[in-house]
Amino acid sequence: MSGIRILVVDDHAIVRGGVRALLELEDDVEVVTEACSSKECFELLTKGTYDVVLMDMKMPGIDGIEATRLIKKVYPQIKVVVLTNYDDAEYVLEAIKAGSDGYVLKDVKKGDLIRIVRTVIQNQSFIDPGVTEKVFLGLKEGLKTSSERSRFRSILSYRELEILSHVINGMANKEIADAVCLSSDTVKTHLKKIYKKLGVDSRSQAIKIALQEGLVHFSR
Amino acid sequence: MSGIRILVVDDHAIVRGGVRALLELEDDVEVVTEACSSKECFELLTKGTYDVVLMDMKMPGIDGIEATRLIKKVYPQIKVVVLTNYDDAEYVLEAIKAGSDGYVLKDVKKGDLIRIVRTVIQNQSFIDPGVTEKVFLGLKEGLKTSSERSRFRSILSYRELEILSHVINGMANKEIADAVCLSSDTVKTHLKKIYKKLGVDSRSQAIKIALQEGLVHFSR
DNA sequence: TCATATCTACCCCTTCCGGGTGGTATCATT
DNA sequence: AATGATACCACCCGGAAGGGGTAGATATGA
Repeated sequence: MSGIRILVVDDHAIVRGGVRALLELEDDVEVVTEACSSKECFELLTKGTYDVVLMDMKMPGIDGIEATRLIKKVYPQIKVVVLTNYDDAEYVLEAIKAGSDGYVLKDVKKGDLIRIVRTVIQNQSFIDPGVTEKVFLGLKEGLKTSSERSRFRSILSYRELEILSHVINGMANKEIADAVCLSSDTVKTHLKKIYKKLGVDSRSQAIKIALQEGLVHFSR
Repeated sequence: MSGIRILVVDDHAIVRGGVRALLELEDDVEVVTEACSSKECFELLTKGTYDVVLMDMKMPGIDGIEATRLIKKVYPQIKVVVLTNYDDAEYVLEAIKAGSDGYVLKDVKKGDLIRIVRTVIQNQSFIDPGVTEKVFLGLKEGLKTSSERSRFRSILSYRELEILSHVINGMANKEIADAVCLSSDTVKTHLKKIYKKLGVDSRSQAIKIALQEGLVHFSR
């Protein structure tokens, strides 16, 4: 049987390098590939096959939650482990609802990460012990708020999120068209769909919703 | 000699009520007026005279920092005490740079608040002991970041900030015009000036800068 | 007093945006 | 075979947005 194929998605090269270093030494790991954005992550997923995706949560453009949801939708067999700095219960809940198979803090101890990877491959889910209690607290109190807040999660397609992320960064339709290699008419078509889904009728209103709901984030 | 005239600015009625309750009992306090926004604060300042403004920091629309700056510009004699939940050093520094005369946490003990008010009236500044050490830490490390971040603070006028705050909330020029009782031509004139000052050439880019720099905030 | 800043309002003109409609292609599911 | 979702492209049209300039009113400070 072949080894584990892992894709590491994080906008910080240092993190990617650290994860790679931790994992590549293991005998049962066949390959560790790096992606610096959700966009690159999807490009790589279409090209190769992977068993596990280690996904950063906070990223410019399309964040890890939305990316996780899209991965589990398109490739349900791929295990997604969310990797984050924040032990905030609300994010854990979001990650779980997005379909992630694991959730670990970035200060994970050397050696633990590969064990977690092996765990999720066995179709078991894993949540970092450091955050489990917060999860239960959150489940008790905050489920309402978190389901209200994520009103608009999971309804935009990848293309739509991609375009929306350019919109919030101040790009005009023509610029977006060039950036994603489309005609500006197509960008407009996508935007109309986005506005409908978000229940707005202007760019600035869409920006407000997108940022408030955390659908996309500023690139620096 | 007449008593101290105080204006409390906070978007939460509970906070305003609490502050009022703390202060109105004092013999040397003549009047405590409440404002629920920076806008209302300025309206009241043009109508009456006040000695001290207790200013919340985090408010929708124009926040306490920008409001403080404008108050000290227009009415330098008025003492401004920034009232906040956050003991974050960067905010303290921003508040000081904006010209505030005091900075206290909202969990201020009963009786301390009036003492602080009396202190700043004596032309002495006051920073909450609970945050002073963070201030010094911040002064050592973070001065660069805070001066970089506030690149755009202090260059927009009150009217411009007011219009910008409507823009980020998704309003069209005509809607803004109606909201602030101007012609939409005048709104456009202000917007041109805003774009120039922020170094952008579109609404969405202005929104990005405004939010990243914290010039204005979403109203819920 | 002169300069500066702000606020207001209008002009012209061009581009961009958003709504509507309609079309093709792919893919997975039914 | 058919349906629905997604992605893509193109056209029209009207209105919004943005750039340029001008200009009067006020207030403030050098």
